[in-house]
Amino acid sequence: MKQEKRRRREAQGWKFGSAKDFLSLTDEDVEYIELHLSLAALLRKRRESVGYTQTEVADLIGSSQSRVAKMEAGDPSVSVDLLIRALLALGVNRKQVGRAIGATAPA
Amino acid sequence: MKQEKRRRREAQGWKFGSAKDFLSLTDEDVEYIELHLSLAALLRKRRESVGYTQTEVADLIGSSQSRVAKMEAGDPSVSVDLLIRALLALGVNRKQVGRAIGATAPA
DNA sequence: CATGCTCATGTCAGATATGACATACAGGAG
DNA sequence: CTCCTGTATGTCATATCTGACATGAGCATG
Repeated sequence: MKQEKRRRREAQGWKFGSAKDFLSLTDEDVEYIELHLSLAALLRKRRESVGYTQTEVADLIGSSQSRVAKMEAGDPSVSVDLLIRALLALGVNRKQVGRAIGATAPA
Repeated sequence: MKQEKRRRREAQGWKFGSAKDFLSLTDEDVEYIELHLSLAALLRKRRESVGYTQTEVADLIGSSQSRVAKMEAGDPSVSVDLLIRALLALGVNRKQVGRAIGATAPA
């Protein structure tokens, strides 16, 4: 059962636009990536709609501007945990987060 | 801006039943914890509904029985990332995950 | 009772994510 | 062109998470 782990590690460097099946990604991997990207998109949208800068959001959640930039960029080094915490800090509630997760990833 | 960080660390050891406001938790913290617990509950429900043991689920996702137990217990040492990956591996789709997140945490 | 199976809990070395920092790029204003 | 503000990208030490392991509890079956 070490196969699974290896596969997961290989999927690490995702960085193609709309995250469709392209490489040897399983359906779950694709689902996860799209979910991640949905949250990233929501974060940017929310931040812009309330007129904050990345630096302000960073201060708000005790992080740094560079990490907020990575969050919004859908960088794989950012966890879903962090994305969710950031969204909650921006006043988005569970219900809205849930909706974003359920929705199809943006182009 | 170190305050935020400290507060987050202090909240680490959550372990009370329904995670209502009890300690000095901010609304976001509570939202996050309930979200976490919702996913944990869904995982157990799903696993049981398909008749798997924790060990089987562990093998399926390349983890260990003990970690699966912690996942289902809502242990704070488990990330939301891992919970979501486990759910996806059990065939739950984004939409269902989203619904669980949006729903109010179980008792 | 002993054996076996499932789940719970604690621990720890190693893997991964994080904040911080440096730096670069883009666009606007002067 | 030169500031200035906002965002992007890379790196790194350290904080946190993870799988693995040990062990115990509960509960059957023989």
